[in-house]
Amino acid sequence: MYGLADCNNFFVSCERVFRPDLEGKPVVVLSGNDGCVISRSNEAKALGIPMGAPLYQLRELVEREGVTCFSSNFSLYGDMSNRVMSILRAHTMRFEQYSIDEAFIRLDHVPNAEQKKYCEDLVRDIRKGVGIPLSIGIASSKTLAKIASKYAKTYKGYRGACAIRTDEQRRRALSTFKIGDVWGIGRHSRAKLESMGIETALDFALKTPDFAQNVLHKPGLLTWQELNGLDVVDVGEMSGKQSITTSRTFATAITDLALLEQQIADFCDHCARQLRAQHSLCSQMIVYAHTSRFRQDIEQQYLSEVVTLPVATASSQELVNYALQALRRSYRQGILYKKAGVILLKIMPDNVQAQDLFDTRDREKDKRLQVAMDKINSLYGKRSILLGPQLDATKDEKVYIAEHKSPLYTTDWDSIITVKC
DNA sequence: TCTGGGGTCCTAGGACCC
DNA sequence: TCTGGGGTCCTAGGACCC
Repeated sequence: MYGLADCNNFFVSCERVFRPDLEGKPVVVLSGNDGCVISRSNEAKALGIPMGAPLYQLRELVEREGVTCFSSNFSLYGDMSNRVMSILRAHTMRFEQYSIDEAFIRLDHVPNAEQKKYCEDLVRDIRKGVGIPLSIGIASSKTLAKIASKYAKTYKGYRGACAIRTDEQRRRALSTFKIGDVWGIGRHSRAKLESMGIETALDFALKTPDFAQNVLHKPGLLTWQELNGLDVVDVGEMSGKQSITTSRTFATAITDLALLEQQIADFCDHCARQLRAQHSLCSQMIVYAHTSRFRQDIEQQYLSEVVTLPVATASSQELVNYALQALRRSYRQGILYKKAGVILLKIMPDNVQAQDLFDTRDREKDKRLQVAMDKINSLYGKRSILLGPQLDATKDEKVYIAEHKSPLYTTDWDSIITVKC
């Protein structure tokens, strides 16, 4: 049996741990530049605030109802996530983290009859110890466990844990569960299935496997099997990433090449740091920048350069060099670049690097420099030492907006002292 | 005027091979 | 006018997830 542990309204819950005065009140967390709503408290949901809604369309409602808004604070959420995950990990033989706020835990070491109680206790302990509310769904497949966790969230009587164990329970749970809310059924599949008269998860589960395969192909068949209790979906062991991205939308569009270069250099270095942290190298990179897709009144450009590296690397210096060359090839004056990013691809472990006969770079020297820079940054703070192109090109320009950011309560020493006081 | 960021997997179709 | 058949590999784009 699986348990799917899912934190409730995770980002909002993280903020509330340090603002208990906001318990029971409408709270939302916003995306970059305070653009969209990406997490809502139950009270905010009850006001009809939809997921992903742009803030400027909600101004009046936010004002009238006194909704508290937070800019996103991913250092805080990441740290809170680690605390929750380490407790979950300690309570299972097999642990698979699925996202920042979700993990599957195997419950085979707990007798069937005690699993629900075991999860209730886990929910209570995490709430007490870390401050984050969560729900656990228990079932024989991951998709059913997901559904059970939704019921655990909805009905207080479950005390945070809901189990789908018997066939009777399974049918009952599926019969009132909308097909579009099933894990793996997105917008397109939902429309397709609904047009065929399939409204609930049970409607779909009662079809033949051939039907599932023909209409929704391989992923659809897997979902069908999971709804019928078979354990077939693998979420992977989160070993190392196959791609690493850093991208940002700018508060105001950028036209200046020097400023765009500085941003791309920063994105590139950010990606490369993650690459080194997972002990990998990459041999391909994509650099892109484009205009706002919401504006029909200006000339659109979608700049995208694929760079294939002669020798796989994780050096910030080398990657930034290639990225800036690529950017300069496609950059056009007068274009309003609203978003840009860097993607690292073709990622491999750093212990299997192939030698290139014609490589002229002194890679030992590169590596010593990189190690020294990483050490300085880990000792004195993340941005203590940077590459030239990362330095502020135009100091006055405000590239990002975050008007409602909470302090780094758990990861910044000054904040930690303040909180303790 | 203002509209997020970071991932994975699958499939169709093109290039290339014999 | 008529123009094979069967593979593999790679890539772009779609769909989905949080």
